[in-house]
Amino acid sequence: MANPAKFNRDTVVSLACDLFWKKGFHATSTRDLQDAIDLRPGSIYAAFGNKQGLYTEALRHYANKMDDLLESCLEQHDSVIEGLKTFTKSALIDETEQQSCDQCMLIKATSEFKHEYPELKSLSESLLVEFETRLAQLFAQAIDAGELPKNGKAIDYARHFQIHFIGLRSYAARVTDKSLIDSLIEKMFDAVKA
Amino acid sequence: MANPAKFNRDTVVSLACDLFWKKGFHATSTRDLQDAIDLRPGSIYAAFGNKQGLYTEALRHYANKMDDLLESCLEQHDSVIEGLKTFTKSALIDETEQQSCDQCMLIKATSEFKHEYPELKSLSESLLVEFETRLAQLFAQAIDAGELPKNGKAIDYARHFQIHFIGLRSYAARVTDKSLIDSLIEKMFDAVKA
DNA sequence: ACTATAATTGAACAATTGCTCAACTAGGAA
DNA sequence: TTCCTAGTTGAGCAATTGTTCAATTATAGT
Repeated sequence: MANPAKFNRDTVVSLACDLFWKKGFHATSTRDLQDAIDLRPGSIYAAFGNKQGLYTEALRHYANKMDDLLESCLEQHDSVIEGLKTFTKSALIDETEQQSCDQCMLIKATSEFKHEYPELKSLSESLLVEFETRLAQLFAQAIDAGELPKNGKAIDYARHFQIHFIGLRSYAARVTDKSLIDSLIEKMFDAVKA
Repeated sequence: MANPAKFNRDTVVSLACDLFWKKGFHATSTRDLQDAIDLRPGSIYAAFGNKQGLYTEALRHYANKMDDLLESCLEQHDSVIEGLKTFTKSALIDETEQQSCDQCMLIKATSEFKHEYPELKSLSESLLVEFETRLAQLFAQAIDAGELPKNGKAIDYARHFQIHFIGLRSYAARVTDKSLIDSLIEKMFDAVKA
């Protein structure tokens, strides 16, 4: 291999992810991307094919990042529910503070590609289904461990969690007082146990 | 007034609203709009100034439409809570079926204009605040009427409703089985009363 | 019928878009 | 050292973007 690439692919994808997340696919121009990732068009198109190709990797990167955050939060607690609470606070408070990205990028993507770009539509949908599946696994675990009543269904808990999570995220985006969000998350988890 | 306008402004704004709602501001080109509302650039720019001007009216139109729906649902019931439930079902099931617009246009707008177009950002935010205020009014009414426990706060109910509403709407967008959404709305209102 | 004025038209502008490609550069293998 | 190949560069393309405007059309008031 002569003259190997000078850029780090992960770094580039991560930077592109931040920009796409913030501005959305359509509002992000290839010039914006060139500046953000410090690569000339030739390199970008050689490495990723086109704008959609880079977006695809950026979206996958986002999903992986969320998965990693979830798993690391779970490791911090013996209780699955406590792990999920830490994850929620981390995603809705810490992350929105530093990134100021209001919505989950996957939700933004499903909305943006509802009527166009079928590949991106199905990718974002399947990443969301993957996440729901993981949540259902975790709630099944919590039921087994006696953290939640035995008569509850894991998939119902998973659905309820997502609905609350997405709604809260949207609300957190337009509220400056993060202690309010914190107390709403506490309420959310009190309600889950009941 | 010589040669009065041949188009109906409300109709035009309503058609523009549907397109902007579906595709978002950035993904909607002025050519798309010209086709949808059947007007040539000159007429559009004479009537609305620019793309942003038309979008502004479209967003206001959307907020009014939602208000009208809410009020008409409230009129159908003596109970405020039952009125809100009918509104929720109407917005999340009936409307998404015919329009296939996944998200609340106001939420989409706040997300799209978080870092650009400050006028549209503050407009969408203030329309959301207006809606929250109306909800708080209604929950105060429900508390007074004895529909909800006296020790609850109207603003807390309003917040909880919005979070659940937005989360459910997002979930409804990627679920084909509308009876599941119906049962989730029923659960949502059971939880409110408790 | 005439006129003044407002609305409509569509060609065309400059800017921006996603993307290409020929020329150039750099480093591993011979 | 000399290739050969893979990576980089940036000028620039064709298409699309938001917008303008002179010419045209239509009508309410005289």
